[in-house]
Amino acid sequence: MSKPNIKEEKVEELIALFAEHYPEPGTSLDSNSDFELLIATILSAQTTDLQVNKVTAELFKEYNKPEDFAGLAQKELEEKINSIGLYRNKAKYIIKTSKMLLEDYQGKVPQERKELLKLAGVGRKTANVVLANAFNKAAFPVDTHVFRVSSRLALSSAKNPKVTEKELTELIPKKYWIDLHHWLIDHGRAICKAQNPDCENCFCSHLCPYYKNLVKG
DNA sequence: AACTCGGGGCA
DNA sequence: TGCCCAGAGTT
Repeated sequence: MSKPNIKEEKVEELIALFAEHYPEPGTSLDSNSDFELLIATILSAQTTDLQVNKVTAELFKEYNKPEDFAGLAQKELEEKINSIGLYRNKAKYIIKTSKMLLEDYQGKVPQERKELLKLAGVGRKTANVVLANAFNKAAFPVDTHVFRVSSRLALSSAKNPKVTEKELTELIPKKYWIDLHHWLIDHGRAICKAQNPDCENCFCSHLCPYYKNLVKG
């Protein structure tokens, strides 16, 4: 098992820097129930939370329980969510997951990772968003941005996102999970980009092993 | 491991 | 106007 190679006292320093540089909380998924959060998170794949919030809010004016979605024709649901990407797949996932909830989980969202992962359209990231945000469980959501940025900052030295997930869950104080998740995403898009990262304008480059290595050449 | 879905963001 | 993607399923 690989261990994070940042000292724990450095974590607080790093988080303080993020909090200072991103005074507004990161864009986050809105929801009024664990079921709504599950649906919003399924919708959020490869899509910004801002777009998803708009569609989800509109959707849940009309429907709000698994029963409401399980009976929908796929085409009908597609028309309501077609302003976001991958909407045909997502409509299919939402209807299937709603049916599964009714048939196998008494209409409730399961609180175990193993069960969540059985649902249609629910992978590692989506399961962790629901576990952490709706059920207060130990699960740090790791998407591509979180994985890249936390790797560069040496919050995790793992080569596999599954391991990064475990390491961040242990390393990051829980009260920062939600904010840090979105800070890392925002940072990954604006500054710490996959290609041509803008290290010159990065507020935490002085703490960044990736940058140090870059300067050394 | 590579491919597919897709509208929006951004150069 | 073209390139890339705030994932997950399928082959």
